[in-house]
Amino acid sequence: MSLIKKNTDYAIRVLCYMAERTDAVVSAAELSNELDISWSLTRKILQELSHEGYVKSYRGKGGGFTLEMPAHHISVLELINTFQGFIQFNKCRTNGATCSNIAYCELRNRVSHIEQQVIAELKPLTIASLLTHSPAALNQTAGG
Amino acid sequence: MSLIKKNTDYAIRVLCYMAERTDAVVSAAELSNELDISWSLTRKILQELSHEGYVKSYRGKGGGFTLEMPAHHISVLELINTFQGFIQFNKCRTNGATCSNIAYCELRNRVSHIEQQVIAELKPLTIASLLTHSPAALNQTAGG
DNA sequence: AATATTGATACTATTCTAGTATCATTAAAG
DNA sequence: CTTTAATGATACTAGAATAGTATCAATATT
Repeated sequence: MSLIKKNTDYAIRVLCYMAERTDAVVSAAELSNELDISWSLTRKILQELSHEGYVKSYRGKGGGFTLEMPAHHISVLELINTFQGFIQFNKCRTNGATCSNIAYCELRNRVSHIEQQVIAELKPLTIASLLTHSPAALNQTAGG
Repeated sequence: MSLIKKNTDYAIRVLCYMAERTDAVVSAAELSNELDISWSLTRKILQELSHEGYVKSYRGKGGGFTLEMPAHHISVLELINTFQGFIQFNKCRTNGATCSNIAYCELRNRVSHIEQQVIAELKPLTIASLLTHSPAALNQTAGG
């Protein structure tokens, strides 16, 4: 079980790459080559990023993508929500009815607590914070 | 994505039930009825619990299962490891080679940290600690 | 007109998770 | 010694989630 699934992972890598070339229009082909992700998949990821407003697209020859917002506004947690759904560690097995098994509900309490912790850890992460050369990244490392 | 998958969940419920009837030999049929888990599945879970040494089995008429160890020795984390594999939030996408993308490795550091936190939270949990009537459970609730 | 790009969409493949079924073996009860 | 209620071992099926591919249309540059 991976906390960050492949599609999210690809999206993050794509955005990191673009964040280091903010002035350039970057094509799917370039990203595919540089990041070793198949062209089809790169395109799929980019389309989703475009739909969700993370990147702006330019069609036609010489076209490609640019970031729609500064890298420190792109939240990793939101990317996770977009590409793999909300983090939901707890799935109630008793259809929301009062749990017949009190012990089991106790487990659910624990798991919910863990889930909140994980979300709290992910919350401060942005694309910018992942670029280790940036000041933001240094701050985050010290704090995390 | 659920932190605790169905099989693990069933195993925990089975063990909790048995923990409240430590003196009795409990059959798969009884567990299936009481916990609303199909008989086939209940049997499958019990066989795995038996293989892994959590329960002791008695064959033949009147047979069934008893706990092989006291409930406070049965670790929820170990059950997770048994039934769904180790918690491994990080799956390196670069085949273990030095990461070409430093930013991405930064992400892996963060995820690893989160993973450690989750494991630390799960570590103290035992079957006994889930039985809310027990003193152990009360302690855990206060501390968690 | 040719070419390199994205847009939209549908499809396939793979892996993980969940659940079922069958036959053999054992032990108790009558 | 037969019946019955149980587990042991094993193989199989089903469903859901994840991952990846392919195709045709539209667009902008050269």
